[in-house]
Amino acid sequence: MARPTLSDVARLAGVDVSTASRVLRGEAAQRIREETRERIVQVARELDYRANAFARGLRTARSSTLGIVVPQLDNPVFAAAIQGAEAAAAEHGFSLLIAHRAPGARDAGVYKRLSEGNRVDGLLVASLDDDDVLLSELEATETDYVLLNRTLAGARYSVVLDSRAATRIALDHLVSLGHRRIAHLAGRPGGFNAGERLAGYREGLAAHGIGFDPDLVAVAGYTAEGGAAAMRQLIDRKPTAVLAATLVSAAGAMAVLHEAGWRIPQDVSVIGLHDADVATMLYPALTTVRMPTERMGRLATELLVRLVAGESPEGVAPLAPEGLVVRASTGPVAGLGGSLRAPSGEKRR
Amino acid sequence: MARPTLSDVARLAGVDVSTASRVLRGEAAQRIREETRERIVQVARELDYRANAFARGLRTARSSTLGIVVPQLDNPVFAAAIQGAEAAAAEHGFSLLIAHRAPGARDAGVYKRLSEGNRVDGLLVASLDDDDVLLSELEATETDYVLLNRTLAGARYSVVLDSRAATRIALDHLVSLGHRRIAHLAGRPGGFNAGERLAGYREGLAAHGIGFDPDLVAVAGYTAEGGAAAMRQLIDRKPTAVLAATLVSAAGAMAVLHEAGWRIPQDVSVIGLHDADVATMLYPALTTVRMPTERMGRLATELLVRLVAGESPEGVAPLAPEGLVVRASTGPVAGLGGSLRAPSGEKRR
DNA sequence: CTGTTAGCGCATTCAC
DNA sequence: GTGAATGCGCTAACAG
Repeated sequence: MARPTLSDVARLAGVDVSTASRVLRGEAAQRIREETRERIVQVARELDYRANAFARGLRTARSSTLGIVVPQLDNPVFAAAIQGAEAAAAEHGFSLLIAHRAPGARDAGVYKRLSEGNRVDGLLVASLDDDDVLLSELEATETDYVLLNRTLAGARYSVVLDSRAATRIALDHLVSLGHRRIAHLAGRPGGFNAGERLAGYREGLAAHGIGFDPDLVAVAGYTAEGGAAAMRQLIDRKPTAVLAATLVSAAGAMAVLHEAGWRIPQDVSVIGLHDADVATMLYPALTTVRMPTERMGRLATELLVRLVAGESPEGVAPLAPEGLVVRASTGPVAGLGGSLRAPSGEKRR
Repeated sequence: MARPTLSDVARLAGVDVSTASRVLRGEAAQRIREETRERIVQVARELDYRANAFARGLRTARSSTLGIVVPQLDNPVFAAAIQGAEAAAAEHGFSLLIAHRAPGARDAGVYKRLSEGNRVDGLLVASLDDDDVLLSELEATETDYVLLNRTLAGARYSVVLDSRAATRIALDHLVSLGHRRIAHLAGRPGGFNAGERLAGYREGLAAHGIGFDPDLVAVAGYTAEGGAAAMRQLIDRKPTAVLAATLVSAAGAMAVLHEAGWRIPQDVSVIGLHDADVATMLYPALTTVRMPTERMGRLATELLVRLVAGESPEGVAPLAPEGLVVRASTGPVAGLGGSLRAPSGEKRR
């Protein structure tokens, strides 16, 4: 049998479609006799009735669907964010339409295409594109949106991780182990997170009375090759510790250090920002600062849900790091002997 | 101004909506005067008109949307498949609705929820669930679907990788390096891919005249911890090489080998199935067999697109591996000296 | 070649 | 408390 419609339900329950609609939608002002309501609900259940999404959407101009567009699917940070977004969306009765948008793609319009024809009520957007092009594309959609993992001048809502605080935590850990020559493998120059991390690095240095040495900083971006290249550039400066912006760049750096015959953590400590399974797959297992990436996706989604409901929610502050995960890649600075206790095992997860 | 509708276009072009509809839809039999057509197209462009997806869906009972449901988002294999699916979907004018379904979740109905109310025209399903529960849920949707990365008795269409061939390639590589005591870190027992891989392992062994030793096989599943546990179990059997079902299990195994003081590849070679960035992040960089995971997503999507178009396409054969990627984790068996050439560097990518 | 007509299934006034 | 009527925007016969 074909999918039952509202009028099927109404007919079998002996009521008008409008009554059935009211009941099934759980309308606030329920001026419906209890007996009638029960009959309708009962019939609907028997028929396994579900409202036709198109008809409802056509009528209400709302889709109960959110769009999420990401620059890469294979990035663990975005993967986690998507996972959180999907879960939150489902909890609020929304579906998630996913789209991919290559960084720098001049295809003028994933955002628009998604928002056209009321396909989505709102957009979750992660992007590595420049502020101006992103903003103009977004504004052209005339749709509510929330930025994921970045800020954007001119955009009201974005949910980000507190990269600066995370960097501070990493740096404090290294300093507590006696390190003072700490190299920084930075992210994409000009990028929001990269800037925050560099700021955290400098702040932390200053707080510990360590001078900032620009020769200990190199741009690694977000690839293993980038991390390796940056490390090659810095290795002659003889750092005793390396603070990498991401797991991937940390991995690239570690490969270079291995090749150069440096032992980790005996000769050099390495710490990465963000935590993921790969941290345990590296050798030695990487000490990291865990970040609430999945929660970022959840919060952004919840914000967006309220936004499309017509509310004007408060923005959310940068999400605090969840803490340090000490593994095997960090240890006391060489030459300090037993004066500082070496970390042992994984402290938290 | 509110979003323009078809009748706006028609009015401004001085034609009837039905004519505008025909033109804008690019109807096959275009019995429209060229001049009229141009006028309509022109007006539509000026207004930046887009058909309302709901109205169209309500009328045609088709959504131009596909659903994809995966058991995990953070698995690189699924991430790549999703990426391929999204690209193929976009090329064919479809959108992708993504949903997550925890393995073993008894929530009776992601599939159904997606297919209800014509939200999706078809489903791409990746699942680790048992055949019977999966099949019954899928059949209940009365929607076309294509399985991703697994087979299912009773299901007509599925797109899978040729795990058996991949395992053969890996095994052949190890044997060519002189290895004969080759351990196998297997996947989820009973799983389709795990079975294929084990079969490939046994076939390969037989082909090379090597006896099958059950004590050289352990279940590692798909986690680093699983790989480590399996490796601990096998290390006493003194294998000269380890063939891991996935990158993650390979990583877990490598950690155990490192801890035990085994050098890779001097004392033991390690090879993993599937290829991804993490392979280069491991130490030493992992030799792998590259698989067309993204293409799997593409092909599944293309199959589904044809299916929902009412065609009865041929099924697609298991996707052949893309080849061996020799990195640093495999080398000649110990004791053979220079009699076998060690692989150097990365051979292909 | 183009216009007229008739819904698709639902939510929502407005009556009663 | 419930029913009747209307239209969201579009496509698809059917006329002409």
